Amino acid sequence: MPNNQFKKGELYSFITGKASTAIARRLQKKINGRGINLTIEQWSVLYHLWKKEGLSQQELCNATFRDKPSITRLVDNLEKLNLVKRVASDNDRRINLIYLTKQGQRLEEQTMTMAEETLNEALRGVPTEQIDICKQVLQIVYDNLKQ
Amino acid sequence: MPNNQFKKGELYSFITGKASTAIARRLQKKINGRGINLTIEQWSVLYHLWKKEGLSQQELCNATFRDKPSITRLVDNLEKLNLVKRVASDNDRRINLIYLTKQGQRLEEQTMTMAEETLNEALRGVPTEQIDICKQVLQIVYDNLKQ
DNA sequence: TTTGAATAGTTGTATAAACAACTATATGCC
DNA sequence: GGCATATAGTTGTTTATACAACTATTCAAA
Repeated sequence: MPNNQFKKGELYSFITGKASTAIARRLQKKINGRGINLTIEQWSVLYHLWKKEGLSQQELCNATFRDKPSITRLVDNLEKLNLVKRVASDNDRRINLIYLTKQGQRLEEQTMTMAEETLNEALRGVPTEQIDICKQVLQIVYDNLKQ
Repeated sequence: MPNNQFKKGELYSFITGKASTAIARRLQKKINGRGINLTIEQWSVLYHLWKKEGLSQQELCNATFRDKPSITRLVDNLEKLNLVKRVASDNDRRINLIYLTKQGQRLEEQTMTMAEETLNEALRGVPTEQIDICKQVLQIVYDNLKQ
């Protein structure tokens, strides 16, 4: 049992994340289709800011599972698009707190609807209890490997 | 039931594929740790060639769920590393068939072991029947969205 | 047989990720 | 206070992805 949980033929999809790639592409197409100029990666940063504004870049790194240079550049591009702005922290001048602009706030409703739509399309025909198990497994995988 | 299968708080991970990102990073670190100069993306192309050599670039696109420019450049880089070579098809001169070099063949055993190791680490503590359900769900998601 | 459409692959450009090396600020210990 | 160390963020470089536009070859229908 120990190390043949995976038959080789099934190994590829798990490692390369074909399912999540397909989900991300579908959402990206919906976003583009509405004429919104935003990448999925930028969306994933906004997603956390919609939940809680004023996160530091380091907090965005943790939330989005990216390294610091990636967040620096995503915030750069979000600033160019006028969707967020960096505000230097009063307490600690090393820290940038990231706030949404009006325009950034406005994207929430529209794109969250598209995201939910996308997931419903993705999970068409999958019983709820299997979705729950799948989510649990993916969470364990993440917890087993993150750090 | 229709469109509240997902609570918003759980939506993010599914779309961004944090689990598969974590798996890919872990495998990449194993590969680097052995001093092998190979990206996961390059590995994912070799993976299909190990199963069946002489695939065309288009077949590699379908197998790896990438577009043609991506495969062109991955094959470029694999050729630079002397792991594969393009061979023009006799039947159809538009087609490049991709063959492994000796060096490319040699990577199979080493890296497939690392890939299986990685998945076993990822799935530590997950019962086999839940893994099966998870794989099924991800396959359905892919089938629902691919094309 | 020619010509228009389809297919295979390449190139240009923008965005993103990973890693290393860097600057600036804060913290803690002497 | 002063200096070593840690933390927050930036910059440079390489590789990869997506999309559009392109070339070359094949196929099919007039």
